[in-house]
Amino acid sequence: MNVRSRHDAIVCSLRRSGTTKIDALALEVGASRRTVLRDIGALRDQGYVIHSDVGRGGGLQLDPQSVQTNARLSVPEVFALLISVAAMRAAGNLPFSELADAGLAKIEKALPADRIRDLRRFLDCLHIGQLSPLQDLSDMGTMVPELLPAFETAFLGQLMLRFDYRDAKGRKSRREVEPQAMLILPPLWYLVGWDPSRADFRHFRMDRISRVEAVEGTRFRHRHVPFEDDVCPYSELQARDRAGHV
Amino acid sequence: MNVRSRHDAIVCSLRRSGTTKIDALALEVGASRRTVLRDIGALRDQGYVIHSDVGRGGGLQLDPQSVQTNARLSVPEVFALLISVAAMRAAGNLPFSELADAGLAKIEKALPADRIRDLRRFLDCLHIGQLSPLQDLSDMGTMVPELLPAFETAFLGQLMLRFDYRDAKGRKSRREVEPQAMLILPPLWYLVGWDPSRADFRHFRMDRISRVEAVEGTRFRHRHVPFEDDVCPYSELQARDRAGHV
DNA sequence: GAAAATAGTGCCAATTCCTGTCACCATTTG
DNA sequence: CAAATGGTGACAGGAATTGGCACTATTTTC
Repeated sequence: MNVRSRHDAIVCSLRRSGTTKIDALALEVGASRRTVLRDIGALRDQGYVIHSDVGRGGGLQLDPQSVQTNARLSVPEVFALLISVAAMRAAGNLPFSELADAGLAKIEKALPADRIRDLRRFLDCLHIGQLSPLQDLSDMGTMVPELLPAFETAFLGQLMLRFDYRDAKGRKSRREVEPQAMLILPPLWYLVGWDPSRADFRHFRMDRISRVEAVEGTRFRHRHVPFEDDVCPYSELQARDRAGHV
Repeated sequence: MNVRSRHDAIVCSLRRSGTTKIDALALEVGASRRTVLRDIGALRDQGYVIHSDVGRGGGLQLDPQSVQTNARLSVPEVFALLISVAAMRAAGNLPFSELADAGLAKIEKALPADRIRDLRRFLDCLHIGQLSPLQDLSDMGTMVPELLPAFETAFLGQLMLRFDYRDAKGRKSRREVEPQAMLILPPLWYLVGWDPSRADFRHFRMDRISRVEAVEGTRFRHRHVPFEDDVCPYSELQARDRAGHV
């Protein structure tokens, strides 16, 4: 019996039976009384709340609120969760968002330090707007998760993004732009890019982007993002989108 | 140097430099070549994708996509994340929500089985509506995370909920109701409860609830929740809320 | 008040597991 | 072929975990 699996077995047993005695636990997991006591201490250090009553009829009791999960997430998954919670908070202060934040903070802390810096830089390129009134979404496509790695690479390495774009009128074209920012106007997302061939900024709706890739060896400088929360109102972009100009 | 911190150091070093040789790694982390090889094996078992090229100019390469985080979350935190992502998806199909779901699925799987069942039952009591047009939120209060444990206990154990309520006109009262459902109409949340003393269903805005507790030993039967997504439109509730009748 | 039951701690020997060394193999590059 | 590199197996020594014991503190029962 491994240390890890023994800890799991102890937590499991404590969860099943309301109150358990140390000797019973020792018998169950096949370890000595002393070892089980050490394990209990380790579990408490890990944050499990285990009450103990001494004397006859005493024993150990696990506070079910303190049961914890140990999930292993990939970086894109963490990032998706971060975006979700951030977007939700922008939609208004939902209940329990503090709790969700606390959870995310823990997840972030578990990442390598340099990865956290990357994430924050990427998040800095993200502008999240207010809830938009419902609009016609009949032609809204789907966004594929495969976008994320390419976007992350391009934003962090300041590389050109190359992708297929289908505009409001259904015309297809292959674009190559310098990614400057991402805008979230639930339920729509936009990429703000500087198009060198047109020498202008362009907005692209994410659901119309496909076959995206970061182009190696095309380092560029970040320009001033033509988008300030309080200067350029989101409503303008939305109006242009509705008019088919995005 | 601990096993754990050595693993971290190796992952970090592999992330920094594109391709690294085992002997260089051994020198860097202050362990022997054999130990580093064992560590690499362990990391691969943990899911890290580490490519290796033998021969001159070879070395190790870490697939950045495979970097993982190992966060330890409490059950309320998991629940808050679940609610966040569910609410966000109801707000429209945001990008990367599939990724967020995948992450949450992993987190859920890491919970004890009976805890998952509880979570699902609790989520079943949750009705998530469409985005509501912006409305006047000047009087919107804040919701405290301390609500969640009491709510969970009450919903799962079918216990009465007792709390202070401040209605639209600012009148305070202490209520005791059978919790039937929760409604999310971003950014507002409502509790649907059966009030025995009034023999009727009542809606309570979450941000007006305080000092909440689940009352022990008051088991009740779930009644038919007077709320069907397609029958009773959310707009009706919103209209009543605006008129100060909630 | 005494006895029994229970959690908890300190100490030390025994055991188990981790680490380093070495020999060796397989593959690629020049 | 030789050099450079990742990878595996065996084994001795060292580090960490475990078990046993004596002991303390508290609560319940008689």
